[in-house]
Order: sequence, then C-alpha cells, then structure tokens
Amino acid sequence: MADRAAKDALYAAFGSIAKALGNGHRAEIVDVLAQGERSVDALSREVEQSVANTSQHLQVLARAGLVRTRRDGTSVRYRLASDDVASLWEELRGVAATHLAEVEVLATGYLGDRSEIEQISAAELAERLAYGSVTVLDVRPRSEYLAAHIRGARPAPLDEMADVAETIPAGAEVVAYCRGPYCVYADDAVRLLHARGIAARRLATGLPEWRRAGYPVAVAG
Amino acid sequence: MADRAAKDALYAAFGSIAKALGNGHRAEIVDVLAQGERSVDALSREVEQSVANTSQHLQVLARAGLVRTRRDGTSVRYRLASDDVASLWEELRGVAATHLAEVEVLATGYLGDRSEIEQISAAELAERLAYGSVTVLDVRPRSEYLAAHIRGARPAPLDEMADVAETIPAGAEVVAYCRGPYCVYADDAVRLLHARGIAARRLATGLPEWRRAGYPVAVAG
DNA sequence: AGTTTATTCAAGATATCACTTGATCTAGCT
DNA sequence: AGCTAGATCAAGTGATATCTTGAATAAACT
Repeated sequence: MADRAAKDALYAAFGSIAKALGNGHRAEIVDVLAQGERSVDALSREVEQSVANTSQHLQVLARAGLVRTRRDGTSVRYRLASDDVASLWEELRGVAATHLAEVEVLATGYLGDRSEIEQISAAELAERLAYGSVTVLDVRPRSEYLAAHIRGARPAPLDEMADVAETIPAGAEVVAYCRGPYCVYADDAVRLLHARGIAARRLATGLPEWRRAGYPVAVAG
Repeated sequence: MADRAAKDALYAAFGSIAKALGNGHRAEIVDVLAQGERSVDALSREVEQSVANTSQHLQVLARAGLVRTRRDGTSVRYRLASDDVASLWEELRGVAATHLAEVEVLATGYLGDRSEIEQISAAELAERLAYGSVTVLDVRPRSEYLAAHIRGARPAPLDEMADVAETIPAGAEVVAYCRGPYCVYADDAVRLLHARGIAARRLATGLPEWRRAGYPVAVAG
C-alpha cells in the first residue's frame, strides 16, 4: 500500500469539491449560475443573502475550481467553470431526489401540491417540436429568455402570462418551462393556464438541462 | 417569490448529499463501496480508520441516503444505495480532476510518475476484446475478481503477477485494470510487466466504471 | 441462558464553518 | 486626481464536524 498521507490528501481533494457544494446557499448559487453569469450584487439579491456573505461563498466555490470570474465595468461577474459543473449539480440534485425521502416533502412545501401539474420530458417535447404542433412558453424573466431559450419558444414572463394566454388558440397544447425541475414559475404558469381552460403541462427540467442534453436552443429575439 | 424558508430547506437538503461526500474519508469509503459491499470492520481496515470512526462516517452516508445496510451473520454489510451514487462519485472525481489543478499533483504524489504508464479507454478495450486479441489482467484482490470482472479477463493479483507474467506469450498485448483511475495496482502491474519486456497498458478507469458503462462483465470462475 | 464479536452510542476536545459587522480595496467614472 | 459603487477582507461569535475513548447493544453462536 502506497503512502497513506498521500492517499488521504488525494481523497481530501475530491472531498473538497463536494464540500464546496455541501451548503444550501452555495448549492442555490450554483443553481442560479447554471442559468448564466451574474454579478455578486445581483446574485446576493437573488439568493437573499448579504453581499459579503455571498462573496465569501463565491470564493469557496472559486477555490474549489467550480466558478470563474471576469470583470465587467464596475462589477465582477461569476460563472460556472464549465458545463461539467452544471452536470454534477444536476446529478447531485437527482440523487437527492431519488435517495432522500425528505426532498419530496420539502419540494412540496416550497412548490405546493404538484399532483395536478402534468410534466413532459425533454425527449418528448423535442419530438413534439420537431414533428407535432405545440406552443412552448418560456416563463423566466425576459433577460434570461434573451440570453438563450428553447428554439421555437415564446417569451412569457409570469407577470405577462394573462396577456399571453389571450393569444393562445382554443385547443392548443401548451408546454411551459423555466429554470429547472424545482423552479416555481412553470408550475405557476400551468396553474394559471389551467384556470383559463387551457391544456398546459410543464417541462420536467429546465433550460440548462435542455441545452446540455443537446436539444436546440436559440439566442435573442 | 415563494417562501424563502421552504426554499432554503430544499436547497439545504440538496447540499446535505454533497456534505456527506465532502470529507476525504467518506469519499474513500464511497470509492471502496463502489467495488462491492463491505462490513464495517473490513472497511475500517481498508481505509485505515478506527472502527468507531468508520461506523460514524457510514452513518453520515446512511442519513444522506447514499448507503444501505444488511445484516450478514455477525456483521453488518454496507453497500451503495444504487448505481446513481457511484455515478455521482465518478462525476465528482472527474470534476475534481478537470478543475482542481492540485489533484494532478496529489495523484502523482500518491501514484508516482505516470508518464510511462500508457492508458487505454474502456471503449477501445471493449473493441479490442470483441474484435482483436488482447490479454486482460484483473490485478485486484482475488475476492473482487470472483465477485465480478471484465468478461475475458484473467485473475492476476499483484503478488502473483510474477507467475502470471511467465505465462504471457512473447509479443502479446496486455491490458491491466483494477478498481478505478486512481488505483495503484494497475500502474504497478504495468511497471512490473514493462520491466519484463511485456507491452502493457492500463485501463484508464476501473471495473465499476466499466460495468456502469454497460460493457460485458462476468461473475465467478 | 450465557458468551462472543461486531457494531453503535455518548461524551468531550479541537478544528472548521457560517454569518455579521465595519473597514478596506479597486477599477472605472467624472 | 479624487470619487463612487461593487467587491473583498478581517475579526469575532455561535454552531457544526471530526476524531478519540470507553461503555453499551444486539444478533448469532455454544
């Protein structure tokens, strides 16, 4: 057996990656950054933490090599170091959902009762988009739609959903999506559309997962 | 925005999975368990920790849903909760290798200089096995070979390697593999075979990765 | 039923983590 | 050159982790 101290150091390094993700606020930061880069200030507002605390969490992630920075004018913008990090986060979330019973309870506590929210997989949506007719609504903030969206999707931020609903022809099949499987926007959109008698489902995942799976994405208008 | 406390609790649950892997000793335990189930006692010897400490680490992993137990006679045997956990560990290790420069340094410190150790990918080995001629040596302890091995591989524990080497015909192409990309046995085997003038490479990964990738595995004799 | 053996529990010491507060830095403005 | 907004640093506090030691369990043997 080779040197135990060297082996410990190597495994400690592997562990340090997990440790960086092993905090709820940092996990949420990674989840937000999977949507695209953010300034410290914007991020701190999004995760509802102090700027100093957010900065320190970002530095923990940076030391683990999970995020990178660039300066943009007066602000520093953080982004995930690569798609690998987003994939790791996705897998971590999946293992949590599969193996930790409390996740389902907590998800219900956060998102509300989802039993009425029908889901559609990315694979099925891709097929419908290619061969069928389906109205896809991007219910994220407009800035995120502009940065990237599912090819063929319409922008439909939640606060404009009432107007958008007016334009949907009777009998149309609607799919709403947002940031990821635990993003509330798509659930809220489906509820809102259902209340107007529109058949709507939500994409089971979100845009980052769609993009990483290799399905078509469009940028800007 | 929905209830912040509920959101925090949900992300904290995701983080708890990472936290469970966020310790070098627990990471090593998961790595060992990816080879197959182990008793607390056997595991504690393998990771060179006290039984009490190993037991406590295992309970942390169990609370995170990453391992399960079953009783076997006088001992309790732990195993990974599912292949998902092994995949998560594999991805974590991969992100560490890609994004944390120190991993390469630490790996060299543990495994020694690998510049002379030629590697072969699982895909290439699978092809060689199917269409070409290659001698595959499983250099893990015999008990692990018996539990599962690459279909067509010969058992060749390191301490029997000298004998095995005698039986390898001149000009043969040899591939050694063991537990994973950071397992020393395969590196040592390649060095030993090289010293005898035998052309040998190591599989870049190990048996668990081979199996999870869907390549053929055999059990027992 | 008593004994053995493997495992777990409980308590305590030390180190690390998370968050706050207030000060400091720094690049980009005027 | 000085100012400003955004970001980081430094120090301090309470909470959480890690490991040790010795005792307590509990299932499987005789």
